Amino acid sequence: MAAERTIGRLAKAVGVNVQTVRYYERLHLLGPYARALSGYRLYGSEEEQRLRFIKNARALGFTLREITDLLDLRVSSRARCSDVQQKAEEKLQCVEVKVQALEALAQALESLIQACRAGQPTDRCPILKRLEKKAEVQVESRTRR
Amino acid sequence: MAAERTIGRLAKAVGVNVQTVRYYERLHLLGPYARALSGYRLYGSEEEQRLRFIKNARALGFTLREITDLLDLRVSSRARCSDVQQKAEEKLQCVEVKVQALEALAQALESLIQACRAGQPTDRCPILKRLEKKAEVQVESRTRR
DNA sequence: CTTGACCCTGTACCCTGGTACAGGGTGTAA
DNA sequence: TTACACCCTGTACCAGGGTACAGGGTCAAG
Repeated sequence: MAAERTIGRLAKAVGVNVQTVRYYERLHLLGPYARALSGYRLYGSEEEQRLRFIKNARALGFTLREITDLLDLRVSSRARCSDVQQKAEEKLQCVEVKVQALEALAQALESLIQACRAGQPTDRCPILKRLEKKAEVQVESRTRR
Repeated sequence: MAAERTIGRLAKAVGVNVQTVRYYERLHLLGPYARALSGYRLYGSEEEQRLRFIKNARALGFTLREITDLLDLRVSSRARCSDVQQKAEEKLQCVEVKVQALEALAQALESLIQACRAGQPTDRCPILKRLEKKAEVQVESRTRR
């Protein structure tokens, strides 16, 4: 199992920089499966999955801190189930708000494309017209400092 | 129309920092409606909308550069319709990929919550189990440097 | 007419998320 | 046995997106 590969191969497979993988390791986000005698980091398919997830989640506007939280979500003997459930529900809500916002944006873009096809010039920015909702895209309570 | 207000009120209404609003102005993302004789910036409801959009789009992982592009998308006398259409379609595709990724994440969270309710401990991180897809969340062709 | 809250410009600083060396070891194919 | 691609640690640097003064004007209430 867990086809071993070095950091370079992993990075290439997922499409990130080698340095970035090491950076994630410093942040305890993604460690190697094991080390070779030479000291080379070794990664398996699970690590690849994880790295891919991190990459995608980043593109969705999650911070590395949030990604850590997401990846740590699991019901273990140590974690109280109700805690996990609550966290998961919070995250879920946040994700749903994001989906809605993106869907509104998608609709706006679609209607713009429609207008294009019909050859109707749109004067004011049509993106805004459809996105007037005040609903805020929540990104984790800003608990900095 | 366009209830005038100063930068402080605008910032508070939308929930961003005053400095941030001025920062956006430097980047030509959001200018004041007008200036008072005193030099105070004045904003109307359109600016508020725009600021709100910027804030939400940021939380969705769009860069300020991308947000500028989105806000500039409109069919004007100057912009060739086909160009706008193409850009809009590109953005739309990008948005749809994001939506899909978020929905996969939402599902993962839901099944985690289910497992919680059922009192079944999930050993390995269940988020990953559902997010094995290799599909990449595209964020604008990385044309840096 | 003063005091407190707010605004102005300008410049400096900060955090997050990377990237890039420098200096040195590893591994493998010719 | 060497040459080349790759790996290691450590440290420094960078861009994006803000945030925080400093030094000074504005305005409205008391």
